[in-house]
Amino acid sequence: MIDSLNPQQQQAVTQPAQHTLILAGAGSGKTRVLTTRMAWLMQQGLSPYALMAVTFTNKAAREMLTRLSALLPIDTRGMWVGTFHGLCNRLLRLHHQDAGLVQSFQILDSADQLAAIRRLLKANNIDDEKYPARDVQRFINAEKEKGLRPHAIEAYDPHTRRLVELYELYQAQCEREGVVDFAELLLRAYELLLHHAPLRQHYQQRFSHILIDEFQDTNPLQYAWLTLLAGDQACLFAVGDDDQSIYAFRGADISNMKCFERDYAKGNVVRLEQNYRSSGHILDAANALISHNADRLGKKLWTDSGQGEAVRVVEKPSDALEAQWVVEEIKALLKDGYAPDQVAVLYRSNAQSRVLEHQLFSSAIPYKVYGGQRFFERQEIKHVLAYLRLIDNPNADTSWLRVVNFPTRGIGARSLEQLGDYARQYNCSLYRAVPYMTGRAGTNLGKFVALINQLAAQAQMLPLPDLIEQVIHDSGLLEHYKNDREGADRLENLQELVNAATVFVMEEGLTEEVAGRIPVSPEPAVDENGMAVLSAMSPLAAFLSHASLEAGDNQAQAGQAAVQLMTIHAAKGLEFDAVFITGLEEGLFPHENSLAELNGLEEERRLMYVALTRGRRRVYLTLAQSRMLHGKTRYATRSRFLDELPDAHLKWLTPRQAAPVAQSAWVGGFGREAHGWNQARQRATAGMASTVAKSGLIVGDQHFRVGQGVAHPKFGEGTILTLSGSGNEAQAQIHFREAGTKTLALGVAKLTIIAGG
DNA sequence: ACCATAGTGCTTTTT
DNA sequence: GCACTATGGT
Repeated sequence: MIDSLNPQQQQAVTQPAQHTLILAGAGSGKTRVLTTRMAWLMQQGLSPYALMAVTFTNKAAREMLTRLSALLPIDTRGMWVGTFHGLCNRLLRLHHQDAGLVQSFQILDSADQLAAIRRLLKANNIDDEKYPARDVQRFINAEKEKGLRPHAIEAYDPHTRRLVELYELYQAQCEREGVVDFAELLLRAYELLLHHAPLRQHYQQRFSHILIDEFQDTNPLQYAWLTLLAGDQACLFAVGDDDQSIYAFRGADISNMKCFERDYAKGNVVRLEQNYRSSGHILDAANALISHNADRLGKKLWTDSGQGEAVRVVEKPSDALEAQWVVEEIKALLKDGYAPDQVAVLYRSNAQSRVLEHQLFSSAIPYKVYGGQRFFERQEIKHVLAYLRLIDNPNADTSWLRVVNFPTRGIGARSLEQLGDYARQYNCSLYRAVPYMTGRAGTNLGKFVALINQLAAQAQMLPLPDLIEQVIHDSGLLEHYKNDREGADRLENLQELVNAATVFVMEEGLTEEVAGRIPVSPEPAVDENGMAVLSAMSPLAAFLSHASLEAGDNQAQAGQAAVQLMTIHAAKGLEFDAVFITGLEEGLFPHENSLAELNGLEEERRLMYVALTRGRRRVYLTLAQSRMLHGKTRYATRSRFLDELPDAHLKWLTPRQAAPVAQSAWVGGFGREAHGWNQARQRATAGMASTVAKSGLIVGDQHFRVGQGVAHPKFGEGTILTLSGSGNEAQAQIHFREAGTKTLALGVAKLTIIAGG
C-alpha cells in the first residue's frame, strides 16, 4: 500500500500519533496521502469510529470514501467523513436538544437566507438603501464565521450597531421558524461542544485522529471547532497548501496554517514538493511567480519528468480576437490528438465566458461551462422543495411565501400583508395566522392550508419519491408547467427530482422496510436520546438536508467530451493536458478590486499560481488590449503577472510589447484606479473609444451640458457630472441633491432642464 | 394577475 | 451587455 509512495509521502502517511501539518503542493498526491493515511491507521488497528475526516466539498468527501474502500474492504457508511457542514449537521441532529434546536430544523442555503433577510428588512421597515439585504447577509455570515454572536460584537458606529441589531432580529426569526443557515450549522456545533462538557469529552475521547483536507481554506470558526474537538487527546492531521489559498473573500484565513504549525504541529511539518502533474517549464514558471509573495510557508515544486514545452503567450487587440485565436488553437490541439475534455479555458471572472462561448459555438466545438445554476437551485426545484419543507414544518415562513401563491391561487400581496400583520400581532407563523383571516382571502388561504395538511398526512404513508410526485401534482405545478411554453425543461427537472429522491432513499437505506429500524450504521449510542433522534429522522427531513447541503452538479450539460470552460476558482483541484489562461490584463487579473483589499494582490497571485499548475503538458497565457466590459470598451495593459514570469519559460507567439510605462509609479501613487484601466482611458481619449467623456450632448431636442441643472420625476433636482456616448448610448452621471449620484440613459430618462445647477 | 419599462449593478462563491 | 428587481399601467 505504501511501497509505491515517495519518501515524503510515506513519511506523511506513517506519521506517529501527533499533530502534523502536511504542506502539499499542487499535484503532489495530496488526496492519495490522505486516504492512504486513513487506511494505514486502520491497518494499525485503529477503529473506523475513532477517525474523522473533514473536507470542504461533497465531491472531495465522496472521493475520499471511494478511494478508501478501494484500499480496504470496509463498509464506509456511518464513518465520520464529510464536509464541515455535513458533519456539523450530523452533530446537531444527534443532539438537537442540547443545541437548542427543534428536531426537524431546516437548512437555509444562501438564496434562502437572503430571502429571509429581505423579509426581515421589510417587516421592520428598514431603509434598504442604507442596509441592502446582501450587505446584511454578508455582515451576519462574517460575524458568525468569526464565532461571534450579536452581544459579543464590538460596534463603535451607529451603522454597525444597527447591523448588529439586525443580526439579532434575524437570529430570532430563524429560531421562530426552526431554520439554520450554513454559518449557523458551524457556530451551533461549536457552541454545542463548548457549552456541554460531557458531550465534548465524549467526542474528544472518541475521535483520536482528525484529518483535514484543504486546510488553507479554513475560517477561524472552523479552526476553533477543530481544535476544540481535538482537545488534548486527538491528533490533527492537516493537509493544505498556503500557496493555493484563494478563498479569503469567504472568510478563509491563511494564518490558520501558520498558527497550526506554531501551536499544534510545533514544527512537525512534512513537505510534499514532488509534482506528478506538470512539466518543468510550467512548474518553474509557477515557482517564480509565487516567489513574489512574501506571506508564505515556503515550498518549491519539482518534477523528474523533464522540461517539456515553454509556456506560450499571445496578445491580441480585442477580447473577440483573443477568443478567436483560442478557438483556432483548440482546433489545432484537437487535431493533434488532445482530448476535448483535456482542454480547459480558464478566466478570472464569469463575464469573460460569453465571447469564448460565442466563438466556440460558431466553430461547432462542443464545450461545457461550469459554474452555472445548480440542480437544487433551479426555480422549479426550489418550489417543490418549499412545498416539502412546509409538509415537514408548516411554520417555515420563507417556504410559505415562496409557494403560497405559486401556482397562483388568488392570494395577492394585500392578503399576505394582512396575514403578516396577524402573524406579528400574535407572534406566530403565517401558517398559524391563517384562521384570523376572513373573507375571500381567508377562504383561499384556508384551501392552501388544507393542501399542505393533506400532503402532510400523505407524507406519513407514502415513500418519498411517491410523495414528491404527489406534491408536483396536487400543488398544481405540473399543470402550470405543462401550460407554460417553456415549461418542458422544468418538467424534465421535476422528474429528475423524483429520480434523485429514489436514488437518495436507496443509498441511505431509508426504504419503507428499513425505516424505523436503526440504520446499518454502527454508530455507538452517544446517549439514548441521540440514537433515537437519528433513526427517527424521516426520509423527508433527511432528503431536505441533503438538498440544502449538496446543491448538485453545477456543470451545464453533461454529455460527450467537450472543452471545459470555467473560472480559475472552479478549476482548483482539477488538471488538464492543455490550459488556456485568458484575460491576463491589469485590472482584470489581478482584478482591480483586489488591489484595494488587504493582501489582495498576493491572493490574486496565488490564483495565478493555481491556474498555472492546472496544466500538464501545455499552458497558454492570453491577453487582449481592449475588452468589452459592463457594456463599455475598456483598454488595459498586460498583467504584471506576465512580467513576473522568467523569459526562459515563456514563448511569445505574438510580438512582445514594450513593458508598461512606469508601472511602479502608477501602483504606488494611485492604487487601484490609476494602474491599468485609467491609463487606458487616457489612450481612449486620444481617439480610440466611443465612450469618451464629453462636455455637451444633444439628445432628443435637449442640449445637455456638464454642470447643467436637471429635474427627474423620481429623483428630484440634480446636476450633470459627466456625459458620454451619443444617440441611444448617451448617458449622464447626475448628482441628485436628495437621491445621490445616478447614471441615467438620456434617451429614456424623463429629464427636464432647469436653471442653474 | 400580468406585462412592459426603468433602473441598477457588475470578482471569485467548495457549504 | 445583460440579468435581475421594482414599479407602474392595463
